[in-house]
Amino acid sequence: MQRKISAFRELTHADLQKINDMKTCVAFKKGQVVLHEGARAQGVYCIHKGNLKFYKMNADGKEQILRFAMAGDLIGYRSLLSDEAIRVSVAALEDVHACYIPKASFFEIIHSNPKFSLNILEASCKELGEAGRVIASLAQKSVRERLAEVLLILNATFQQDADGNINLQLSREELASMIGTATESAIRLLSEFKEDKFVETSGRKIKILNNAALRKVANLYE
Amino acid sequence: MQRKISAFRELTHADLQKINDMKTCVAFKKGQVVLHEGARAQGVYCIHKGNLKFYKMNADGKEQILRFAMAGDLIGYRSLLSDEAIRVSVAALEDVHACYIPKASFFEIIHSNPKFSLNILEASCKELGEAGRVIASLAQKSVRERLAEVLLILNATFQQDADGNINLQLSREELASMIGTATESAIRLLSEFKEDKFVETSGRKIKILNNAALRKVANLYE
DNA sequence: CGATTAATTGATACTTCTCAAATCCTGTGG
DNA sequence: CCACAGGATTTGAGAAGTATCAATTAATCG
Repeated sequence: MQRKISAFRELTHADLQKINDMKTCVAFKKGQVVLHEGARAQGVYCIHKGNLKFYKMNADGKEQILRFAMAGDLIGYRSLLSDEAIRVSVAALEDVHACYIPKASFFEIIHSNPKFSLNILEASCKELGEAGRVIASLAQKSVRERLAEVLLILNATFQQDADGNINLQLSREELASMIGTATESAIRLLSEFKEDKFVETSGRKIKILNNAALRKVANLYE
Repeated sequence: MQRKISAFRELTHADLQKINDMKTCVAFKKGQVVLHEGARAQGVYCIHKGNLKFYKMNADGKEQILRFAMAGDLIGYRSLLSDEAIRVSVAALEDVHACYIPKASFFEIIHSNPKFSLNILEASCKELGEAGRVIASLAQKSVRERLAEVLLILNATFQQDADGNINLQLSREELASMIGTATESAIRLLSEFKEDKFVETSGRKIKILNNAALRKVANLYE
């Protein structure tokens, strides 16, 4: 589940050098919005350090988290390549280091380097597969099942810190938003999981204690 | 909303000829499954005629429709390009004519023809954007809002027949599955829309009578 | 340390699901 | 062509799952 693919892998040294010349280093503070829904992407960011969230805002100002980006991921390419406005905002969950490649340079690389576009194609196909899972989960599973599933996925995606906690800290509100439920409901179910000794929490740190039990709750047998 | 992009557009005559030599014509009967979740794709299908549904089956055998494919669409490429098993089954909603391009030939085209892979990349980015909309809708909207939204989207995507009905006929169960609700709930809400004169139905034919009202119900102001 | 925000718990209301029953529709065989 | 079986659709009633609102407690930040 951990992402290890960079769109830049397997490129020649010369190509990498060319890309290097086009890019600019940028940093984002925790909470800063990198891409705004509705705007036009002007380029892409390649993440070096720090996690980000993709989210949509609904009419009531409620946020819906769709997925995350982490080191090695490329963001903003969807809007450029589909030639549509940005449909999903992206914000830094922690301080982020990234490099910026402007639109023109990005298309130059894309056109001159088939391998690069194939790498992006592969990444977007994986994201598409993952989106399918999320859709089926939201449509068919109960909030309880979804919470268990999301905890397992976060645990697998972001790995664990030294103490075994999921290596990504979200507010209860953000956690609820991933699952598509009210904050209070997410909290209540998380409390149940704690009572059942499936998980353990300390502030925003969450530690999975019983993976198998959660898989069962989530109806995941893959 | 109507799809007009073929992955094969803008290819040279020579390229098209080459692809032509690699492909085989195939037909699927209504209801036939074209791609099976869990299997490995052996090639891609380019749809000439007929609509298909992408769906997932949950543990209880309940089907979740994710999206549709229609004439001009390419299916099966996600599994090949991400090198993963098929994650979403595809079945014909009506008799389908398609051409089949085996895996090896597909990769040959992809590698020798950057334009082709860019076209696919563009298509997959659009699908990804659409998947985001579906996720936010399922997570944040009520069943009533989702039904209105789905009716509008089907109407825009599949256009109307001579009588103004949505040019795609689904069972109530399939409609409910798109929305992620129980069949009875979908029927009840559809009946409400009929009472309110927002829609009119005749068997599986559905006709939108008041687009604006449905947009309002769906909270769509884009 | 206050002040503000986040997290938690309780009570209640609302939405949606499930089960049951009735009606409608469709294709098939007589 | 008609009757009929089996499935799809529709409606009702009650149960279950979630959301909302309110009140407390905990955590965080200047």
